[in-house]
Amino acid sequence: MSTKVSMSEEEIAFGEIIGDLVEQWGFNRQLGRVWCLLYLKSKPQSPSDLQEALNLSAGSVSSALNELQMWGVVKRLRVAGDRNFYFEPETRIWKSISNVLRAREIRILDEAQAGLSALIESLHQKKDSEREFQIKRVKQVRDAIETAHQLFNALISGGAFTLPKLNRLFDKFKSL
Amino acid sequence: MSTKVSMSEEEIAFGEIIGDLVEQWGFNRQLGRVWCLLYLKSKPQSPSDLQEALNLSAGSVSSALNELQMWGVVKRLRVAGDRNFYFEPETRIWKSISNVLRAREIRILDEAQAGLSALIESLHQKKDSEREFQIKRVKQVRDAIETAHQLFNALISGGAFTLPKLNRLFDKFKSL
DNA sequence: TTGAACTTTCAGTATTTACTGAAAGTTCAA
DNA sequence: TTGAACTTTCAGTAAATACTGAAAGTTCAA
Repeated sequence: MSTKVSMSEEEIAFGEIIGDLVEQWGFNRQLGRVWCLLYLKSKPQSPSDLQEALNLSAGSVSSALNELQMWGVVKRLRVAGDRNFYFEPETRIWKSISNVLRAREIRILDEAQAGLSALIESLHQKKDSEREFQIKRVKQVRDAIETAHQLFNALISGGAFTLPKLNRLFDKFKSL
Repeated sequence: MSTKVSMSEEEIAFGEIIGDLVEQWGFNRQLGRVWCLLYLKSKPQSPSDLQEALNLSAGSVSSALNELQMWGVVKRLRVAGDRNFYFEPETRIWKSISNVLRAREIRILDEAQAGLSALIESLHQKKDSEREFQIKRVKQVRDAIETAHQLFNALISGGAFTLPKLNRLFDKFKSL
């Protein structure tokens, strides 16, 4: 924590805007603020720099940095002959977003799909007229999730998919 | 609350799966469970039916139903000569999802975009070399959000967009 | 109108999530 | 190897969120 660091008006504003955004998406707000400051600085920052600038406890900074690393949106690096750790952002925005989609959305959708398939299986065992109806309904949901899954995959693989494929995907969406 | 209603194994499982899913997305878990039961029943259900089946308080059911109506994924209806209210789901899954995207994602992205544009404006006023750098970075984020915004709009409008448009969108994503 | 049967509201409580700061752990120069 | 300067961990606390249930509000048949 070298010297007194204070954030500019714009650095604060950026953190608030992105903090709001990520909070709505179910992430902790401080994750957004920490990422923002790293992203606006041309030099890597140490945890104590961040702690001071953002007015957070050491613990909060540490856990925010941990989680950001987990999502693959910041990297830790060392400078020879310097006791501190430093952090820098992944500056390719699309790379950052696809890292998060890959780590988070795909897992969420995978789990739901697996659960729904097992459920459909179970309904098939004990077929009666009410369950016949329920099978149709659950299948609709599974189809929607599968389609979303494919869209995410298309986004993530970023390029390795064709227009007809995409078109079919959107048609499917519309039909659900 | 007519008679004793209890949920089948599968009805419970469906609620848990979708409850998990929506929770990850920042919604209340009970929202998912309530929607699930409505969706699996061939007849509309009253709040007291739901309260009993899902083992929730009257208050929780009422507020879940309020929120589900707000997102446009369930509808309240009345039956002539019946004191109860009844709720039925929007069964077109894609309609439900696009309702939520429209109500939620678009608003979130709009707000962020407006904030970032104002911020860029403000950085332009006080141009110096550090701010020059920051303008570039903030613009990258604004572009990413704008692209996401267009993708959501394309999804929501469901059909009123062309392949070349989509293609450009994906190219943009990849370039960020 | 009235009252029985439901639904909604909301103040209080419980649960979950986020945050702090001191102690333990690292790291580098000397 | 030691100690100064940092980072991480984690137990305790604060804050936010979800839930309950009783009171107030609706609704319909009689």
